[in-house]
Amino acid sequence: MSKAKYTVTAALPYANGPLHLGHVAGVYLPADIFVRFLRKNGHDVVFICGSDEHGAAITLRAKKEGITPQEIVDKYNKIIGDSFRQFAISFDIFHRTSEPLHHETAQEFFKVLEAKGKFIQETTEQYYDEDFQQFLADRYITGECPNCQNPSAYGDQCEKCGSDLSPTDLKNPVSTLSGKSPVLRSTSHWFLPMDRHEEWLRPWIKEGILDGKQQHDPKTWRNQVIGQCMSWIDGGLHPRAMTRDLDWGVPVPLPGADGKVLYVWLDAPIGYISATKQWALDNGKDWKDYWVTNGTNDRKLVHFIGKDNIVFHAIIFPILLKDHGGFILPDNVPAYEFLNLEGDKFSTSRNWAVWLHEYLERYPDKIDELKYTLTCIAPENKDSEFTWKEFQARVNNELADILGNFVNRALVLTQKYYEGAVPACGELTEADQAVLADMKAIPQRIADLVYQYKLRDAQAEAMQLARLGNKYLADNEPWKLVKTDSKRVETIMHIALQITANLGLVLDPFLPETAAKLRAFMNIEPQDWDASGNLLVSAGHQTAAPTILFPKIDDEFVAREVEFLNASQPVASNFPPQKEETSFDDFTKMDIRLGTIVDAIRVPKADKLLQLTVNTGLDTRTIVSGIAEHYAPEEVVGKTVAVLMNLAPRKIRGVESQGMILMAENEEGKLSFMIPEKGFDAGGEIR
RNA sequence: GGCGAGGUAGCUCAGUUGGUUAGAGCGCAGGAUUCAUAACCCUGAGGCCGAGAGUUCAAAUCUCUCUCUCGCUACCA
Repeated sequence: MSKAKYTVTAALPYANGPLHLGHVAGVYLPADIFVRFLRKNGHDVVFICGSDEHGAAITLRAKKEGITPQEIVDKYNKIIGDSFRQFAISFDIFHRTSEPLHHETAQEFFKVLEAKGKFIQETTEQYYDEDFQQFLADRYITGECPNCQNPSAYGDQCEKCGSDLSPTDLKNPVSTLSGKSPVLRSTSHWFLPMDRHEEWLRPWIKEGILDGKQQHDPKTWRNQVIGQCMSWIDGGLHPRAMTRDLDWGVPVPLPGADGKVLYVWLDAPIGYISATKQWALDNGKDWKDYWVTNGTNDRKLVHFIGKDNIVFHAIIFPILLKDHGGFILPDNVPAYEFLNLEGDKFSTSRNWAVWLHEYLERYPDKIDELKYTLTCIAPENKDSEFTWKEFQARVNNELADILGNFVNRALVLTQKYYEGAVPACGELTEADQAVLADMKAIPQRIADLVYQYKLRDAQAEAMQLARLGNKYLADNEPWKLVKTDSKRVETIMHIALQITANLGLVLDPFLPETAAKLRAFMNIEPQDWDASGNLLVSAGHQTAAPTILFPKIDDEFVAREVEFLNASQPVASNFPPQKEETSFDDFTKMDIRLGTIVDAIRVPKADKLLQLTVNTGLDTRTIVSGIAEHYAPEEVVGKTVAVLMNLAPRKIRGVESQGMILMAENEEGKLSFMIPEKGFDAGGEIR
């Protein structure tokens, strides 16, 4: 019976920044361990990844830095790809969504769905800004309200009379981008009616049943995944736009769809397919063998992702695959929680991160140490935390003391007693047989755990073999017996060496570099998983003198890394670029004054909003402000702050806000009032 | 605010369908040992299982309320 074919994907990293340890621990490393195991265990596997290189964030960043989007994605594709290679994440291909093959694949996919009537197409007349060459979202258009003649009504709503509007209702519409009148152009968008799919999604996610057949075992799916999906489905799915008006991405492959690209949902996940195609082309394979259903369950698709990506991979992509037809659906979507760092969240803007490429640069010889630690603390079921102190403890107490030490003592004794040759095995005691039985059982236990995606436990089980070895030596004390019973010592050392050799196989998925070193010491070849647990070397086989596998990590190392982390300044400036020049006249239209907050309450059912009563010197008015996460109601009362007085009133969460509190924002997104230095009173004009 | 997932020994985490003294690794204490990277091995101490209420002969496990953390989502002119 041939084993199942696996298509394993790891979430596509977004090509606008490097990878940090959180990404590694929560997606790439577990995926790699899983794949390395599957390969050893005789599965046909293709391991897919690539960089996601489209989307508005990249174009915005390019604009800010004054370079092209292509330059950005080229830069980060290289940094990320190089890190993966050096860290020995064994992708079969690391592709990119800007490749022509991907564009073709995504377009083809779109066309099939379109032809099958799987989309709802909505064509509307929308305003278009000719200077900025883009369609305008409703709120980027202002004009005169047809009902109350308010000259500054928004495209979606007139704040003055409260009537709901559409942009075409406005008289004399103006684009807030260019300040000029926009023109009407017809535009179409394609929506995926997800609501049509609730019926089959429910049993598929909850029970693993697809088209009346058992497709996967929902018990192996994580709670979080099933919980979040069911919550979405039970809450009712809604049609979602699958296209966007943007000039950076995969163009919508239909006539009259200029300036439109496929939305990320129809772009990034299809990157898994296009990457497989490229790999197949490069290696003389057929990509369809890994994606197309053959009516059985022996082709499995597995998506390793972070928890922020669950709905995307467990609902939307499956809908797309099913709508297209002919594809297999995910067998599992192992979603990882998040990793924290030294008591705080990873944060790119604060540069609170251990960047993978920097780690590799500093410690190119400590790759397996990092892998081991990250697997130990992998956030499989809840958020977890990386600290350098824990890294030190894991390396010193476990890798060095238990694993490294066992290997070293077994091989050093062999050198001493037998000049490196494996001694013969004599008669086995009951204890010997028990140890060999344990050794035999471990690979099976590891395999069971891996198939359940419990990789942390699986690695611990592999370490169990080293513990077994240490205990065996301690129990049998060959260094004592050697003086009285050298025959018995031969058997003991024979068994110790079998354990050592087995470590060289069993550790392979987790610590590939270490396993290779171990096999070099033992002078054996890599073998399939089936071989592990058995006797791997015979009497007379020559072993080598060992070197230290894991040097200890001293306290200075930890202190240095913690200091480095604390000293790192925010990377590039995250402040937005300067806005376009404006006229003095326009500036003087703004009426900004000091106002004193006399009362503050939380707006019900809103996390971020405070309803403030403000004495402006002219009057006392109500202003709703999105500062609740930065100021408690009681601490703002009495403060005199900057207020934009003549902003058109607007209803927010049912409360009319008459003006706006001006806030300063720092790089972390924290907000601060603007308070007069000399303690001026309410009413003071700000110019 | 709505929804989802978590809150279990100092730390990192397991606890299957409710059932005897709640587990593992590390750390800590004591012991034993010296082949080995002052390593290994043995023993032990440590938990009101986030808080409160309920269902039950029996609750870490089921129900409700509250609270803290993370994610998705809404609100942020």
